[in-house]
Amino acid sequence: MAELLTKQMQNVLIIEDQHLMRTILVDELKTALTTCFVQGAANISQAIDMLETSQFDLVIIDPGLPGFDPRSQADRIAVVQMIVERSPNAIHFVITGSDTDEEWRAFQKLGVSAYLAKNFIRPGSMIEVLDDFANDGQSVRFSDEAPSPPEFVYSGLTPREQEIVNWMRQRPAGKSRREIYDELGHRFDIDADSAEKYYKRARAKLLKTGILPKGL
Amino acid sequence: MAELLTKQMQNVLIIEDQHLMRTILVDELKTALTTCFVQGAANISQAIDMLETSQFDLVIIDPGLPGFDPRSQADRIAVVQMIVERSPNAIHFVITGSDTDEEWRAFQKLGVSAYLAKNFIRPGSMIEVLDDFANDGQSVRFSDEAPSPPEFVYSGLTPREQEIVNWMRQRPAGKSRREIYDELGHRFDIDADSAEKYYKRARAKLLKTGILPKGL
DNA sequence: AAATGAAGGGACAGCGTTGTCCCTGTTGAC
DNA sequence: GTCAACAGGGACAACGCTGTCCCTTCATTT
Repeated sequence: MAELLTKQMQNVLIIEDQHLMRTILVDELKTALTTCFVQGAANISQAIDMLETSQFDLVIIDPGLPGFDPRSQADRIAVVQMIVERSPNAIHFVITGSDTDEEWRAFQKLGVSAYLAKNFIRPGSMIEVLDDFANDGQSVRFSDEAPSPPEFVYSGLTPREQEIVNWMRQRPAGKSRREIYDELGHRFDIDADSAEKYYKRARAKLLKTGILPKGL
Repeated sequence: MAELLTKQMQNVLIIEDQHLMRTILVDELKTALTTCFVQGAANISQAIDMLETSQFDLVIIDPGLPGFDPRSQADRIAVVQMIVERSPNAIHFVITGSDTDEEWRAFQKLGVSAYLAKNFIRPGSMIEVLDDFANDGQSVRFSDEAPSPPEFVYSGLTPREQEIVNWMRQRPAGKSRREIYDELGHRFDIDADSAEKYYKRARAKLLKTGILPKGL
């Protein structure tokens, strides 16, 4: 299912006024869809411009745009409606900082297929959302307060090392490192030996600079 | 000035409940500070935990945390106050989705050194903020509606190619490509020839897949 | 005494990106 | 016609990241 989708959704538009959020959403979409072409707009006039010059398969909207009152329900709905009307052939997702049940129902009436709390989306979860949509025709993620493990980034580590360290830090008390290596090997489709190697190298780097989180 | 700062600010904590925003803030800080150790917390109890176990040089706070009402001024101030009190030796920045003048004054009284609208921060601008702080002891960036060029990302391009294409797309009408190549060469400290090469390769890739923005 | 888990390394091939240099054409302007 | 700008390439070295394999040392366990 999802594979089919990723083939269809080649042209994506993301409408979001916060630059960093837009940047990372563009990035998330880029990784969620194998080959694609993602564009971003920071305000509604830019968005409308782009909708007029290009065809999009998927449009992601944050209704809290400059020039509109983010607290006014009417304004938020107006923004979404304007976009939806100008891209009748696209699928529409809404991403919002403060989600409510009523708002989702209102957007649903406008033809919106997914309603996602910013609070919920985490790195990599756009894949699940697209999967949901492929299976059910919609995807809803309300705000989520489930604790996620604290981040931890040291500028000297390579991406792989970071990843492995982050997994190792969440090791439950009873588990041996070996078991984690095996898990990681399976998860990333590499040798458990390699996972071990990366962990050791990362650990060595952290030790040398004096920064070593308590979980070793 | 700023070089001195980057040496001092090795331990950074970012308190922000939106996972994507936190992730990219961690990343931005990592690139703004040459060698550093950035950690992220998604809620206040996690943050307080981390403040108790580690010493931080810089703490960045989004006052809109789960468990508090983001509309209540009292709640927002309480969050910041709680954090500031628990990290008396750190420098504090506040990042917010909806900024007001009064709020900045209130935070200032608590000892906060910078007040930044999410709307303003863009990729790479944490460097300027740190610079501001190094020079003036503070940095304030209210919400900004200045149009920024629309993003454009194609999954097949390498980072360098992306970068060069994005610069080229903003080429003013009168400027020749050659001039841009020279500028880019100077900016990235590479040969103008190399910049030309990257642009051409990127362009070829985009042509092959049929996606070519109008600016060529 | 032997086995196991863990820390800390070295050697090496493969791969993609980076960056430099150099080569052909085509087009439009002077 | 000549020259510059531009499109579209190829060859190549350097570098870092990835991933595999193999090594030693040391403490704990059995």
